[in-house]
Amino acid sequence: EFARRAKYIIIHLDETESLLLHLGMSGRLLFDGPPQGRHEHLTFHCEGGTVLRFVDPRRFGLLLLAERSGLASHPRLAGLGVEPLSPTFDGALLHRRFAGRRSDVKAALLDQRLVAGIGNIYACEALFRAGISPRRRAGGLGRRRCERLARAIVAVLEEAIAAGGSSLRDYVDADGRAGNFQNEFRVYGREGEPCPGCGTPVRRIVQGGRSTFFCTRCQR
DNA sequence: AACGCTTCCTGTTCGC
DNA sequence: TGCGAACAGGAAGCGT
Repeated sequence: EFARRAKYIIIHLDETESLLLHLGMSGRLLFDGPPQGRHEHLTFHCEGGTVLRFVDPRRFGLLLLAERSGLASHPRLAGLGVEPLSPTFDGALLHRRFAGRRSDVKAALLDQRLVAGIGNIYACEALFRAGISPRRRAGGLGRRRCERLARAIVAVLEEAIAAGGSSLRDYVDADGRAGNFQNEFRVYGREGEPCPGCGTPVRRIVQGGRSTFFCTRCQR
């Protein structure tokens, strides 16, 4: 029995215990298939013969055994922000969560305590679609911009999920299949290429140690 | 509080 | 070809 919160995969083992799993940057969870070599850190042999392999070359991932009853208050899960695909997420909520934040809106989108589950790719893509500069202060965004951003976040996530996710290198689903959304990136990873909106070369900057890709003309 | 920088680790790509 | 540098889907932990 599987669940998810933010970027954590939750596997309910029985009535009392659950696994908390995070793939980090390079993690994979693979059902069956051949052994994966030295980066296969944990292998589950399930009832019925199914094998589940946790593979993570960079070891930024996480796998914890947790009490099911205490999951909501687990240190890793408590404090996570709203799920962007939940019905309660909208521009007004984003506006409230951003209020008073002095950091760049790009950094705020990556802050899992504000909105949960947005990573570097989808932060860049959502800001592009919303026409908002990643360098804008989060707390300075007005309601209208927050509404546009909220809609862009939902659209990007839904499209990415429908496309099976984004595979830069490592990511594959549990059946070993790569995603396709990387073919739909409008700015991420496209430094120097023409913006799909206006042709201006896409710029890359670094914010909080992470690459940000954006169009200086379309995103204000 | 909230912020920004550093760190964890391995693999791949890029420029000389 | 070899070799170091830069870079990569994340987020905790640390100072300030």
